[in-house]
Amino acid sequence: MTEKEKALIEAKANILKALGHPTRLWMAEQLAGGEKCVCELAENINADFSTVSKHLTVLKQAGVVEVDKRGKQVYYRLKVPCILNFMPCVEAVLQATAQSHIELMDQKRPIGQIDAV
Amino acid sequence: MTEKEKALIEAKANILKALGHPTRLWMAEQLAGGEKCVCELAENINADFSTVSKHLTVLKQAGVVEVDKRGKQVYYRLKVPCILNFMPCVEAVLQATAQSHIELMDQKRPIGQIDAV
DNA sequence: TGCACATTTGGTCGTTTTACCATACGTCAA
DNA sequence: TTGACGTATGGTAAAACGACCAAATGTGCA
Repeated sequence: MTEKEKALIEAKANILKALGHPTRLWMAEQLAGGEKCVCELAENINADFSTVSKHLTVLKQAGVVEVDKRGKQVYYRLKVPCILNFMPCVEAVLQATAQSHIELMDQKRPIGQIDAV
Repeated sequence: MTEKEKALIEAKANILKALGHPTRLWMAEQLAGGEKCVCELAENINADFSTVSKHLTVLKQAGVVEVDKRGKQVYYRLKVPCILNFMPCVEAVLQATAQSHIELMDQKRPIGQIDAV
């Protein structure tokens, strides 16, 4: 792996990492409906303003959102909206995992007691 | 936000977080080419076997990969291959960020010294 | 049975992350 | 200009993460 490839992987991982926190993912999803000011985001989750601000900074540094200061308020919006197109597949992973769990449960189901499957 | 919605967000964030590490993202990309045993993954990166194993465990727990033990070896494969369809958009984020940087540089460019853009 | 190999697990330690508090900053209105 | 408001930043403590080492587990072969 070249240095360049390595840097690319790190950059991409960083974006995924930025979205890999419940609060930040929630924020990104909120922004899918259009830009929001910090206050709008903050009042919808149970967190300190400074915490919200820091999460938004993480998203901004990752390049996921961009900022627009207008008057006293700061508006954030998705920079590259396709970022949320990913969610259906993420949900598919959850489904698949749930499915595995179900299958696991099936194996344990006392009815039938089938050994060979 | 209901408890259920909260749990869903957390589950999704957990998947993104799992992919949000350079080594794990690299592994996922490797597995896009088909299943690989731990040894194959380990020999391609400069890391301890135990480190590789632990990263794979994280991916497995997130539901991103699944395991198949055959003989002495353990094979991992993507459970939901669409997980990597996301990458073009992630790269678009990088591009957009790079673009911003370029624009930023443009503003600083001494040639012309244009104030109003 | 016992060894060798492939992988996992447990432990430790330094680093990073995160939430909260207090405080600073910038903008608008009076 | 001053105060109030919206947001960002700095500091701190607790928790989570990540890398490495050592040791355990499981599997196939001699």
